[in-house]
Order: sequence, then C-alpha cells, then structure tokens
Amino acid sequence: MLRTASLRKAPLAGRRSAKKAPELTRDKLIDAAGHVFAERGFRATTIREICKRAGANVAAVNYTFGDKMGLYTEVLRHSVRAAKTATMNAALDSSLSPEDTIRGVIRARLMSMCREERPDWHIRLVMHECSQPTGAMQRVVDEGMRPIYDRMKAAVGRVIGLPPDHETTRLSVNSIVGQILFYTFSRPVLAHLQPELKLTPNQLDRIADHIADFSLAYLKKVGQGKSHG
Amino acid sequence: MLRTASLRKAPLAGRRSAKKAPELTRDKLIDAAGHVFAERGFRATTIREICKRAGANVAAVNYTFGDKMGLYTEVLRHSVRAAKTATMNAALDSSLSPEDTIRGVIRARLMSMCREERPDWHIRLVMHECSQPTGAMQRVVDEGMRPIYDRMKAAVGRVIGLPPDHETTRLSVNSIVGQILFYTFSRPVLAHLQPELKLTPNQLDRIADHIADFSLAYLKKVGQGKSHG
DNA sequence: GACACATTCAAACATCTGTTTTAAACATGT
DNA sequence: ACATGTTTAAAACAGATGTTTGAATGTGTC
Repeated sequence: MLRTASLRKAPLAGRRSAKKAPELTRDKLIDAAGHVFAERGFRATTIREICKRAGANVAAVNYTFGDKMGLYTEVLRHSVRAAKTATMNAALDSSLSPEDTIRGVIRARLMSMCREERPDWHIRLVMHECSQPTGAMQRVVDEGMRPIYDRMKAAVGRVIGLPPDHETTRLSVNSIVGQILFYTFSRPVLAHLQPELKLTPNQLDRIADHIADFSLAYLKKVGQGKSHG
Repeated sequence: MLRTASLRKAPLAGRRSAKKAPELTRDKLIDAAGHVFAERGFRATTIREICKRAGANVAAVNYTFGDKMGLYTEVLRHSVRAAKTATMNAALDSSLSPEDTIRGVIRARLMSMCREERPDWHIRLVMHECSQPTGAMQRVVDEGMRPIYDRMKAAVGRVIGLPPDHETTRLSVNSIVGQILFYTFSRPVLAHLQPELKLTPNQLDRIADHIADFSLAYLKKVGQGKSHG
C-alpha cells in the first residue's frame, strides 16, 4: 500500500517477465500522452483526457508513473529516441561532405513533419517547452538537439573556413535552424499569411531545397572569400 | 446589476469624462496583464496574479472587461499598436531601397527584444498563440504581422527580380522571418545550446547584421542570375 | 445632505484537475 | 484451492481558478 506520489516510485520498473497487461496499459498511456502533450503542452493537458484516449482509468497515470510529470518525462524520453530517424542518422554520417550534411539535416528535420505515425512529436514538445518551460527541457535539448547542433557547427565551419565555435559559424547555424523551425513553431501564423501553402511531402521537399540553397549561398560566398584572402 | 459575463458589455466603454479612477485601474490591469500574458500565455495566466500585480480586486477583471478573454483581446489590441515602433515605421518607408527595407525590418524586429518597457510583448504573445491558439490570433496576424510581411515580399521580390507572390519570393521571406523569430521563439533552447550568448543591444545589433548579410547573399545571387539571364 | 450611479471589496460558488483512497478483480506460486 | 502480491475501478479529496454576488465605498448632481 503506497503512500504519497512524491515518495513512491513507479512500481517495479525493473523486472517484468511474465506480466503483460501492465506493459500494455503503460504503452497505451505513453502513446496517448504523446499525442496530447505534443498538441497542447504539459500544462494544458489533463490526465483525464490521456486516460480516456488510452482506455484506462484516471488513476492509471499516478499508479504507473507516480505523477503527471513522471509520465511526461517518459514521453520525452520516447520522443527523443523516436526523433533519431534513419534519415537523420544518415544525414549525420561523418563521411558525407559538409554540404551534403547540411542538406541532409534540413531535409530530415522537415520531412519528419509529415510522418504518418507520431507526426513530429519531438519538435512540437520542444516548441511547447520553449513557450512554457517545465524544467525537463535541459535533457531534451542535451540529448535530442545538441548532437545535431554540434554536427551542423562542424559542417558549416568547414564550408565557410572558420572554427566550429567562431561567432559567424554559430550565427549561421542559428540562421539555418531558425529557417527550419519556422515551419513548425510558426505554423499557425503561416497558415494565416499563406493559406495556400500546404505542407505536403512534395511541398516540404521544395522547402527543404530552398532552405539549403538559401543558406549555402551565404556559406559558400564566405568560404570563397576566406580561401582567396 | 449586470447578469452574465457573456451578455454584458464592459461598462460604458464610450464616454468617460470626469471619472479617473476607472481609467486608472483599467490601464493598470492592461499593463499587468500584458506582463503576465506575454510571459505565460493566455491559459497559464491567472486572473488573481494579474489583479495582485495591478493592486486591484479579483473581480476587477470581470467587472471591467467582462471576462478573461475580454482583457486578453484588449491586451492584444494594445500590443499590436505598441509593436508599430518608430524604428519599424521608418524601415517600412516606401522610399527606401529594397535592401535597406530588409535590413531595417530585421533590425527593428530584433531591437524590440531589448526594450526596457514592455520588452517584446507583441512577439511573445504571438509565440504563445502559436503554441496554444486561442482564436484571437487571426486579428493579431492580420493587423500586426501581415503589413510587414507584405512589405517584405515586395522588397525581396524586387531584389531577386520576381513577383511578390512567386514561390521563391515567399519562401525567401519565410527564411528571413524564421531567422528573426528564432531568437524569440527558441530562446530557451538557445540559452542551453549557447549559454555564452547574451542578447544585449550590442549583440542583437551584430545578429541583425548577420541575418541581413546571410539573407542578402542569396537574394542578390538570384537577382544577378535573373538580370543576366 | 440626499439621491443615483459607478466602482471596489470580501466572500462565496461552480467547475476543473491532480491525486489519493478503498475495495474489487486478477494473476501467480505453492 | 489458498495466499500473496499486482493491477484496475469508482469514488472521493484538496487545491486552484474563472466567475458571480451583494454589501460597502466612493463620486458627481440636485
């Protein structure tokens, strides 16, 4: 008989061999919570909606994860893992040229917006964290975004002929990332300013090409200036 | 004796001649609400916090503005007006060259982030609307962002030698706006990825220059290609 | 000063929401 | 079959929050 949510742990997260029902509700809860958290953010999401969606009882969340935040961190953990798609991993391959790395990362990030299953949970969770931080952001950034960010700094630095931590390199990476995130973070604004812009796979492909062309124009120009001077 | 919040109007919004106290609490409420709404968004903001900050009673909001949403729309109205700074208006001057227009808009938008009073309410409210839309967004976008967006389309179109509504023009404007909003929307992420980046006026000035250089590299390249072909 | 009105205030109300409780259902090993 | 530990279910609890109420206080007019 367990007492308070803050003191008790989620029940026996370790050994689960013969049981299967608990695994099922646990997974159903994480899946349902991912949908709702990604759509509404941590605060605006109610445990009751998650449980209804998962076909579970209201007490299931507190029983399985201790409290709402426990479920949230679990969802974040899954979302970070799911964000490491095959496409993104291929783009991060260190044998690629810097230009191809940049193009690949841009494309992988944009393409994740039109996935069928779990469309873009990760980046939408980050968006809500930016709007209303919860303290869970540090881990999301460290595990989900920093590797890509560092890889981009290296690639951009090589194109422009400057160290990865030079101010121009960092600002350029920010410019690229900003262009990408715009289509997720500012989607409602975009929907009003350009109602005709549908984010179909085809269109996202064109957008990815544009962002890469737009960015490489500057990077190559600076790079040529450096190599000539 | 007024009945329901949905039916009654804010009391006598028209003639206020001799009264001053009502005006004062009204303004204090809008000012306090601007702070809290810009920081936390509509939903996470409590009427009690606004009233405490304004030194008013809990019932003041419902009495003066009907309900929470009434106060919110009033805050949005003020914020849209405050976003039309002298700097931004100067940048939108139609006698400027397209390059100067682009540089000016970028700089004006970034500089509003380090204002002493009401620092960047407008764009932070838009951010929260993007994360959790409330239905008030349409007016904010139409009145606060579309004029700038259209002006940018015209300027960018002139530099690259394409119509304002060409796909390349629109995507390029998106790229510029995305770079700008990144420093507001993704500030928490940025704080973790680049802890050393302080958004002082000096630094924002450098960022504005970078974004303009970064963008104009592509625009001019496309423009030259067009004029030669 | 008395009246009518607008405004303020403290308290209460109704609802929502995270959490806890209590008991029943279930599974498992002996 | 029994005992034991685990999972589910319904209800209740406690706190927060938007809103309303009704009295009290101010404010201007006659």
